[in-house]
This record gives sequence, C-alpha cells and structure tokens, in this order.
Amino acid sequence: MESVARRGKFIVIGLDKGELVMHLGMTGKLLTAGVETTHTYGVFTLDDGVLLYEDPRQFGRIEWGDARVRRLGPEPLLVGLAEFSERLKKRKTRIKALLLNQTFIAGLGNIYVDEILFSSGIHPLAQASRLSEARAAKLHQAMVDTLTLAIEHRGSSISDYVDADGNRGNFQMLHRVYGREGEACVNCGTPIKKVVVAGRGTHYCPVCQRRPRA
DNA sequence: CAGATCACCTGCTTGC
DNA sequence: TGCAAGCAGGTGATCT
Repeated sequence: MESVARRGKFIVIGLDKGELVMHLGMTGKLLTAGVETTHTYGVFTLDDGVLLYEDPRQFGRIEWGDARVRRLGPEPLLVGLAEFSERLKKRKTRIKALLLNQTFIAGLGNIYVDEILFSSGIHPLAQASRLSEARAAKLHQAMVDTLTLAIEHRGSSISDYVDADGNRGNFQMLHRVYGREGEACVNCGTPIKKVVVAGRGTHYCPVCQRRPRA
C-alpha cells in the first residue's frame, strides 16, 4: 500500500498495481481490529496487521480504478463561492436533490444536507437556479461551517457509524433538524417537519425555511 | 441530457 | 409476546 486518500465519500487506496476505490455505502466499515463476522466481506492482509471490511446492508463497493471518482463534483471544503454559485445557476432541480448529487458536489449526505439547508434558511424544495446571490453565499458558508464543525466532532453516530478505531462520533448531539421531527425548532419553536424529497427523509423548519413561490 | 422514482439488502423499531 | 410493516447515513438502473 502506497497511499490512502479520500475523495467525496470514496476511499482511494494507492497500490503498486493500481488504485483500489472503496465506498462504504450506509453501513460499511473498515476496521483495523476485531474479528470476522457474517457480514465481513473483505479481509486485507497488511504488512503489519489486517483490515476488515464489514457491510451488513451490502450497499458498499470495492472496485479497481478511479472511473467513479473522476465523475465527482468539487469538494465542498475546497470549492469557492464563485464556482459554487455558477454551478447552482445551471440546475433547475430542487436544492435538496442537487446537494445530494455527487456529480454536483462530492461528499454531502442526507444528514448534512438537511443541517446545511436549515443553517442557511433555505427550503429543501427551492429551485437551485432561482436562489439569489445572497442565498447562494449563505448556503456556501453553511456548507463549510457545518462540515467543519461535524469533522471536529468526528461525525454523526446514529446507529452504525464508527471511525477506523471503532470510536463513535458526537455530531448527532448537534443536529438541529435531522431526526428531530415534531421537536421545537431551536430558532423559533415551531415543530420540525419531515417530508420525503428525492426519495429521502427530509427535515426542516417550515418557518425558518420558507417554501419558495411556485 | 436532466430529472424523478424505485430497487437493492439487512436489521432495528414501531404498532397492532 | 409475536409478527408484519416501516424505516435507515447511498447509489445506480431505468423510466419520462
């Protein structure tokens, strides 16, 4: 093994034979300690130990080559406001669906999209191309701030997620809309709503995130 | 081509 | 208590 990198939700492992690209899906885990279980689908022998790949739901993938990675959009913590805003203008779809689209921007998942939209006061059904410059700027800032804070808290552990050492994250304690249906909005007290957008559970405050005009 | 929906799989929670 | 239905952090095939 010569290198390990991340791009979006993919882990790229450089080997002398080429690149091994992994995606953990929803329940995949790569562990440096532990024993094989019925859900262990890969065992990698390292010079100094073993790497176990577990994935109960089997939504994860391990493949050769970077074909998938090359199609990804920019990294959310690297893309500038100007480029982000330009890309938004070209898309007519609903902002929630667009932020989840990995070819638009890489690495955002359902939890973080809901939290980012809440922070920026944007309704999940808002049409991307119709966001004002000011709202696009707010969205960009919320994206950077939310991810930075989540990384500091080592991610969101709701049921399965742990890091490579088996440790849970803490960011779920700071979720303001995700998983809080019916609870009072931290800004205005209105009960948080949950609907389905782009096939995903979508949590938002109906007052702080105004529905766009049709 | 862009956008929307559904299928994929297992396990845990909910409600009767 | 038991069991079926519903739901879950993601994507990709397949429609329109």
